Amino acid sequence: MRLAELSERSGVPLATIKYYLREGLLPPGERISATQARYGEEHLRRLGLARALIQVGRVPVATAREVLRAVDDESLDLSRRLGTAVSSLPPVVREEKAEPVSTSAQQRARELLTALGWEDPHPNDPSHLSLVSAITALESLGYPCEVAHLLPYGRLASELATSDMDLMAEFEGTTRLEAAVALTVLYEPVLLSLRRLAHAREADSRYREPEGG
Amino acid sequence: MRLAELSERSGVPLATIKYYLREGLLPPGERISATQARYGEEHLRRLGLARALIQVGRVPVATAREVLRAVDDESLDLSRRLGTAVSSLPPVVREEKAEPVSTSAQQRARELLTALGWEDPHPNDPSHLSLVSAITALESLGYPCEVAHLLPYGRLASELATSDMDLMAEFEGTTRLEAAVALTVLYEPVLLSLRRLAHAREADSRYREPEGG
DNA sequence: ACCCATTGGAGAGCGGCGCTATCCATGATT
DNA sequence: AATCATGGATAGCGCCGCTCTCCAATGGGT
Repeated sequence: MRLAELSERSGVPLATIKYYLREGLLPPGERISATQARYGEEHLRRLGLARALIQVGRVPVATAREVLRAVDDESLDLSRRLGTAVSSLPPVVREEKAEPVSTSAQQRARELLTALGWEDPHPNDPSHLSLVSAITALESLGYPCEVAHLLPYGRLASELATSDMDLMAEFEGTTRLEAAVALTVLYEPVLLSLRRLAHAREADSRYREPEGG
Repeated sequence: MRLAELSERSGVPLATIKYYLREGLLPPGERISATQARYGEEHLRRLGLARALIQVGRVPVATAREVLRAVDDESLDLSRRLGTAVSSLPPVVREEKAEPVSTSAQQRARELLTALGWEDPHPNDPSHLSLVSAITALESLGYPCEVAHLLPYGRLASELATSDMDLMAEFEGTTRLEAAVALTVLYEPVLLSLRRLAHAREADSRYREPEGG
């Protein structure tokens, strides 16, 4: 299929697809002649994934390129590509924007991971740093973030990870990598939305005023 | 305290504080003379909260204004202010950027909420719409999002909400509203970071290569 | 074979956002 | 009185995600 058809079938504006091609989010089409190129079904799949990462997952375009590049990196075995791809995802909290982390937050994070039985924390893992940054922010505002309150979050995260990995295991080869990226990123809004809905429910049941609400 | 001191104690650049004042994120200082104003401790608290929302929680400045305005809205009782404040938070998925929601995703979301026992879903609730948008994206990519897999997410969200509300209940008056906003927003990165760490752990234990890793 | 609309490609431009730098009149400080 | 900092307003910057414009090559209809 040609660019115009790829655009129609995906719903992504043609100029945007050109931009994604330029940025390396999509592999170039198969050159048919000096001025034409053909695109296949897997371009369509890739485009959908890229679009979802960017628009739903809020992944920056440059980051999406790195993630997708890792998925395709034939020089690595599957498990390494998986690690590279997900660690290329943008950090939950961008380091350069948050305040420098506090040592007490670092220690608290370490205690939490220990209590969860998650030994061997890589202290430079972007997710670990994001965790510490978030705890730093909570502490600096004077809000509680004792290990006791964080523990449920960790245990639940652990359950979800197991469930997610079971889901991923149903895919094979490169599609498993794509699934890992997609499920990691796209279940985040699911989780946050559900948490907010649950908050609203809980607040409503606790503090609802008697008058018609 | 004057602007310069507020800047020093908060670590926020002076020009940025001016900008926040202009945008209405902070109430104006108490005017001492035609060219001077004083700021109190609660300005410092507010500034910290605003900064954390913006930098850690990625809340847009204009949205943070609405949220903080709701916290201060003396014309409403506390429970109403709470509802207004959290519903002013930016949606997890921005409507205008994602594809229009699919009806099957809508139905799936409804089934999920029913299965969770969360009756009376407000179908125009921003969090509900975000949930449906995320499910739409997963479906359109061909990834599974059966109620069976979503259910654990919902149940865990419910547990977290209870735990969060217990924490909030320790605060009184306006500080409870601030706590609600702060805990809603700032525990999101905590949760996402822990999930990603758990993913990495789980993937590692399942797919680790024997050679030194 | 001829002609013209279409294609893929490249660069510049745009609009939104979160600041940041500049300027200015006033009044505090010494 | 002289100087300098302050608060306030305006304009500009840098990044990002597109979007617009242009262009040579070409394939398709006749």
